[in-house]
Amino acid sequence: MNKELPKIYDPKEVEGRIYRQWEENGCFRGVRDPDKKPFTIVMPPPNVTGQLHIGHAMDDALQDMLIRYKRMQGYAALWVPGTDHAGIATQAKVEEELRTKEGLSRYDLGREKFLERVWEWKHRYGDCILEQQKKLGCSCDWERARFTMDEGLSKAVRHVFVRLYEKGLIYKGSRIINWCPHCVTALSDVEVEYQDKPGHLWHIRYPIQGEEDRWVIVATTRPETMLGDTGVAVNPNDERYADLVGKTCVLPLVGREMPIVADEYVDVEFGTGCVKMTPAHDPNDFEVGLRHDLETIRVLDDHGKVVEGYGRYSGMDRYEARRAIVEDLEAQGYLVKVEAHEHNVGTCSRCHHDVEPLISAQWFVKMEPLAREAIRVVEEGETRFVPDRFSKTYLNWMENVRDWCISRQLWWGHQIPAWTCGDCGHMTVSMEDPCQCEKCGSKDIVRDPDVLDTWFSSALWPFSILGWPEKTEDLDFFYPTDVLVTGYDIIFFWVARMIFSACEHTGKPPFHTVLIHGLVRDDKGRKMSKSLGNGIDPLEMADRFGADALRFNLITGNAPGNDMRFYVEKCEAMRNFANKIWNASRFVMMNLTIDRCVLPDELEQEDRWILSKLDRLIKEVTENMDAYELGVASAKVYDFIWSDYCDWYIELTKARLQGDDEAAKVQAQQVLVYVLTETLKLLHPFMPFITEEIWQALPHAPGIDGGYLMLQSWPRYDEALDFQEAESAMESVMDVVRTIRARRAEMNVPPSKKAAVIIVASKPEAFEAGKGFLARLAYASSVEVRTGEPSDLTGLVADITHDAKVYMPLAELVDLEKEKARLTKDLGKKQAELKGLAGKLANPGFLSKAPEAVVAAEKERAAKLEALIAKLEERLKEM
RNA sequence: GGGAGCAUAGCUCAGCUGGGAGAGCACUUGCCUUACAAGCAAGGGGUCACAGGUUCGAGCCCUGUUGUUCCCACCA
Repeated sequence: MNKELPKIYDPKEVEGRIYRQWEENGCFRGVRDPDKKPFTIVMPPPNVTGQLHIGHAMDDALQDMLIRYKRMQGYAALWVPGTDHAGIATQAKVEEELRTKEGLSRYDLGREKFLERVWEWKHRYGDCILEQQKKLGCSCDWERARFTMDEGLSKAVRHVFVRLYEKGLIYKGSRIINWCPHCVTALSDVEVEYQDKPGHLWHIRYPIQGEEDRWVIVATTRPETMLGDTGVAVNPNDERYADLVGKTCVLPLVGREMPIVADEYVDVEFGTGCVKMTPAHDPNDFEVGLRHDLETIRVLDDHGKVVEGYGRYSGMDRYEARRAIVEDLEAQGYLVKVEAHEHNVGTCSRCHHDVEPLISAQWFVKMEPLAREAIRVVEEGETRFVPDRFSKTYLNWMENVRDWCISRQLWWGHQIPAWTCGDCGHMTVSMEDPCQCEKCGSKDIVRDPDVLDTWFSSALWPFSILGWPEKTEDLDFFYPTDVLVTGYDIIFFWVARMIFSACEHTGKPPFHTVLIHGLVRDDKGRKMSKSLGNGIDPLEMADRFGADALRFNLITGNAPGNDMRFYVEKCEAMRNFANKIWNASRFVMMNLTIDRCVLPDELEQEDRWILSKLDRLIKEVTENMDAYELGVASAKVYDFIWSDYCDWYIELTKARLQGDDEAAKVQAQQVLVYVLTETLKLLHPFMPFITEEIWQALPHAPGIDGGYLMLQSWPRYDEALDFQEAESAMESVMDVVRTIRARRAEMNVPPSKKAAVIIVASKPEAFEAGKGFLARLAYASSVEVRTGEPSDLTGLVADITHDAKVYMPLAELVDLEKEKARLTKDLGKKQAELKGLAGKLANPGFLSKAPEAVVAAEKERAAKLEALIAKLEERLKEM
């Protein structure tokens, strides 16, 4: 039975092999087992063309930990993976490749050919990220993997579109939208990132029609938009301009006559109090324009260039036009002054070029009716954010949500199922591709070329991947899902939209919990980005330190929802932890003669101690896992393994294992294996590979032959293994051991120099029980436990613990002065501590109001301190 | 302008419902003690940002201040 394992754990050798075992044996499969409760997670679908980055790795690690935990707890666990077609991102990548390799644009190929290229790309790279996730140990049901443009999901998208259109919740209209001239498409509000940028405020003179030497001065940050000005607005209460309202001014350079209107929108304090109105290129101006019936004149085309009809400006891009217009204004005396002015500029979240607000015919989802239910389910706790503060973020957004612009002028994506009739102009929207206008029957119908926002399909993800709108068994069993794990950066993009979509289409919120995590940053706290080149490749980390170490690193030691910094050194530390477990297991196996994992009938004090510790660990870790405190849970398992099990318990068993008593050997082995086995289960969700590898090599409980750790039952708290008395007894003994070690270290006594130890204690039982291992742990040549002081103290040095006094014959090594100083310092500390405590215990308020258990504990502490102080004083006096 | 987070050991961060300040890394000292030097043992290091308040008791709850980060918002 003895097995020899290599001294150093080699994750590379283990991980691939273990993963294959799991996969080949169907361990990941989500099975609709009617005897089990379902537990479902849907994976946030990464971009098909994407590479797994460290943020994904954290997201995936969290999900895998939850799903593994629930699977072990006996749930019918299902984790559905998949990928997102990521409209703009993917299209841009393929266009880029086309341009650099063949010098072609998508227009050169045409829509159909271009889409073929994108599909080719998808097939080439689409599974890459899934393979990378496997390297991390993700226990997804790969057979259920979906893609947002799969047939079934496309059907769901179309179904939703048609349904919302029929309910009047999707409409097409001309509105001011955010337009990216670089991507040449409309964007939704959330795809615009605002940045403060230094700019200028140009003050421009607009002459008043029919009055010599009279003008208004408007201030603008974007002079090029003046070409589209159709009015000037002032505040109705602004006396400076009261007489101008209703008059007309003339637009310089263009000569357009425009009304001067009064509108509350204008801030009297800002600038000159006069605002030029460009309804076609500014959302506020658009609103004002609607109120005063101003013309909307678009002056920038889809590429951000000035349209025809504006002389030398036509064809210039917006920045060029700005320069030219400012030049001309100045030359013609219209420019009054220029001030430096920092302002907030919207940029495209994809390409970071400045977004151009412009009026355009687009498709929108009417949000207000949908938001109502989405607000209710969160307010009433049907869907809960963890940490809770994110529900505020969500609600705040949802309560102020504006209609969602869903059309994109791209080719890659779900094309909008709307056909316009060339004869009667009617719009036909339907599930099946129509061959004629549903109103007039004309065959002259043209499909809307636009596609839907990528997030339109991701919004349906939790139910579309389970087969919706078909009534599938999966949907029936696994939906609604349970937990959604994602970063706070896509609460608006995705989480919010999933919630209202699910409420609307399935009548239920898509999940009861949203577990939000933060961003992984670099070691200087910066966001990782391609341009900075500070990205950490999770696969390289997994390769160097093992996937287990990487996973552990990503979730330990940071609070939910907080950003974390990634330190390679921490990965190393976690790798060391894996190695520690490996070696502890190696030790256990080297000493193994048993072939079953069962607890012995008789337990020693140290056995009861470790079992009791384990018992509490099980209880606490389970509670932490249920509260989604994975970082706390993992840290507790780490501490238990390293400190309790390795540093103490293994050392404690050596006396038995290396002694001559066969029964004692077996007894120690049994407890070692039992505790290790249970601990491996607790650790498994965090470090699946190494725990599986070790577990398979260990003897198992009766009735378990073969199988996989990942399918074993999660440990349960067992009252029968809760040994409080053993814990405090061992604490006394450990206290003595620590004291002896400290004393020896201080006097530079090498471990090879053993000393006869005498322990004086009023309650000697714990020490008697520990005699077997005390010698080894405290470098003692012999251990004598007694209740009274030894008669001859010559040559002995004494040390004091709470429950004992320890003598060792090392007096010749003692520096009496140093010793006195140390004891005095120690005494001072203890006295101060006792003083504080005594004050507390003398406080009637404390005694009457604090819980009994707390008072009792404090009293006991005080008693112990008193005893310790007495012993210290006595010892000082002796010297 | 609104909202949120953070401020704890040299560094990075934990600290669950208020009850004796923790981890990792770094540092000092001694150990190759037959599981592990990717290790063991011992040790140094903190007025828990500041000021009030609630409480028998505050790192934790409340108010304010300072610093810092982020999100949202149509001031030209």
